[in-house]
Amino acid sequence: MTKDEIFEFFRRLAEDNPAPETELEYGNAYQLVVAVALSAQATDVGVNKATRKLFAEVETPEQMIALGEEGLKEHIKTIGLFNSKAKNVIALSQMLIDEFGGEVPDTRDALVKLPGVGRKTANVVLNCWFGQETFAVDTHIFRVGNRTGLARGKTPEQVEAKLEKRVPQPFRLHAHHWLILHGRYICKARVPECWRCPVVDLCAFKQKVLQPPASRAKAPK
DNA sequence: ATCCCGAGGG
DNA sequence: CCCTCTGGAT
Repeated sequence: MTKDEIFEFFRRLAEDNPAPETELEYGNAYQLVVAVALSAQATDVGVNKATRKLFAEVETPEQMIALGEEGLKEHIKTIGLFNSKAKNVIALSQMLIDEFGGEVPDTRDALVKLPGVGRKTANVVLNCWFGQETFAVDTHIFRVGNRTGLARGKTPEQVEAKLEKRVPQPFRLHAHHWLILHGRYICKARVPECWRCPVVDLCAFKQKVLQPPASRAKAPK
């Protein structure tokens, strides 16, 4: 995509959704870190279902430690990878207490030291809570970047580096959300809904799906 | 059978 | 680089 096409790409996504937000539910920075750490290989809907009850009881790292690893597992059993996530969230909470005064740090270097927090999760926290112009490349953004030609790369880090270079102002702060929501609801993994895509004419994808698949609804016998 | 706002370990 | 962790939705 050319510079002008990239600008137009985001202009249209912004027009459809002027103030995009995370669909993860949280009440403070700590809960955001936990929610994002829980979201690996899980849907936001599934994570919210579990955290709704969890976050009513747990608002601080101290309260999470009090709940304990087994108690936490009961809350997140319906989410994938719950054993390792429970262990990480407890360890992460303890580290916040011991090394960060119970507060969520505002730098990527510090965030990545937390167990269960990698570059992607750190970028989400920096963007959503601290308002930094980071580009957290998750499965959706990786797919959308590569498909459209906006930002291609073999690894999420490569895609992130290209977004960092190419996404212009005034779109940098919300680019992360526009791309993720676009990937979740239109540029889907299995069948991208190109027939209703607002940027289809700017997209380089060779296998565009320009018509809705025929309905699978069975005809009455 | 495939995918979901990945990270850690080998 | 690869593998493993994992339930729920489609």
